[in-house]
Amino acid sequence: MDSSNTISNCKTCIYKSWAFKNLSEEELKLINCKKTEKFYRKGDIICSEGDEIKSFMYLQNGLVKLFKTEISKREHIISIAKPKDFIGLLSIFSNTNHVYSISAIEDSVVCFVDLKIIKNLIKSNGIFALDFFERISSVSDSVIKTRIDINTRQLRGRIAYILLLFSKHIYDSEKFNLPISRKEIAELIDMSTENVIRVLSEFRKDKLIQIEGKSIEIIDIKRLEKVYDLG
Amino acid sequence: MDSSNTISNCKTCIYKSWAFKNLSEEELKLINCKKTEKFYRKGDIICSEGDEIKSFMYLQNGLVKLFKTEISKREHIISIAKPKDFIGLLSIFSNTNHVYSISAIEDSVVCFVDLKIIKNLIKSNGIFALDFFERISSVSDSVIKTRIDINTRQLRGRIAYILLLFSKHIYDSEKFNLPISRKEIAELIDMSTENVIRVLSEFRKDKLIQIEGKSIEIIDIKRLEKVYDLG
DNA sequence: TATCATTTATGATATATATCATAATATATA
DNA sequence: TATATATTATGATATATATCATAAATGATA
Repeated sequence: MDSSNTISNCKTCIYKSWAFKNLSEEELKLINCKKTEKFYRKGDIICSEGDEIKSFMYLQNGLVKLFKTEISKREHIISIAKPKDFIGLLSIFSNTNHVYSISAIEDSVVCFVDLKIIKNLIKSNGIFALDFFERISSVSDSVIKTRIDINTRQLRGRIAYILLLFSKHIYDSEKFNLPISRKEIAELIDMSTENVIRVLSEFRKDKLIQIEGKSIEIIDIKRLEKVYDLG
Repeated sequence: MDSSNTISNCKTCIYKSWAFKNLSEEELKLINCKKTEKFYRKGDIICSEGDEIKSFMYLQNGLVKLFKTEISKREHIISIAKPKDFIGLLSIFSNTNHVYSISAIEDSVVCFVDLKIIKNLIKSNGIFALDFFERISSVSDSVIKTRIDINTRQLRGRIAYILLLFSKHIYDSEKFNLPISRKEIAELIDMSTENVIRVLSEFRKDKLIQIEGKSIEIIDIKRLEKVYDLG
């Protein structure tokens, strides 16, 4: 946790979610006054299981993971949030404390808006309420969909899934640097670290991808998609 | 799909969710005019994947399952909804069509409220918007929590989980009739039907439960909870 | 730079789980 | 009621996956 200063203006913020599109200038000003932007270095903890929920958190830049620490000390990653995603699921409406922890997997900027203000806006601006829930619902639904996609597949299908996720939904490129370790991939898709490494090697030998450390290039996306489809 | 008639009044409805507590008499009347109650027999389909989303669905009575049919024709159960639950996840705010199918696993009464009315109420009544999202968020969060609970456990832990779920959260009794077949349990907790049967037999031999067809009695809940905890 | 810890890598083995086979019940249907 | 069909049940076997062992490569730290 490094700096902590208000650098941008909500009204003109280029990272602004379309969920805020129907807010008036005054309403945006209200958010702007009470928001905090924080920069986190890769690895920094943003919030921990059990912490009181005070803010609505919005990822401006970077990449963060939502995770839970099991009794066995093993971590389990629930989801990865990308820029413009709300982070922390819907718990903010049904819980007083965080159920999961959040940390940065890349240098990130998180925007914290006092939860009371968001709740007041929901009360006073019905159009915003709908826009906001449309957006937050789709994030939550996609977490559920992802969990099912992963559980109903076996190892090769899961690795294909995660590679396609990074390529299509996060980096929008067939060449990218894996932001997480093989161990974290394992924690995200419920398999052992060794098998993550093994399957990645298989994909390399099968000429589906090229690997060099964290650098991945998908060289046969059609076949990789087939691996994903077949499970 | 059998009868379809308006039998109760929202204002006095004993099945009313507390999410509706802050609605005025007029608002409840509005819902009452536009709602439909439908009775479904065990096994009946309530809605199918791909159907247009027109209503907000609320389970008055009975038990329903939310499921997806895989390409392999195998079904995968996402969640089971109990009375007073909203059914259909949050998709209603972020999708135009149902992503999953819903069917009755016990004789059920579902209350359909025109989605436009709910959306209008969210726009016009901020207190309702918050109550409503608080409730719907907790349903959605618990689906995510359940999926994680299941995936991070192995077979015995999963069966323990499902038995405790029925006992504690659905029937509130240590003796109950399983509303679903062993095959459906398998589809709910991602394991093979044979192994569901096998583990249930093991639990019987280990004197954790008594089984007679669909009738289950938990006779050593402490040890069953331990099996769940150990995964 | 040297030392230590972590990550990546691969093979061998153990374990968990699915699949196949078969049979007894139970349930639905003509 | 008789017949077909689905469900429950168990054992044997195959398969997927985790675990263990070891080593090289990489990164962190004193």
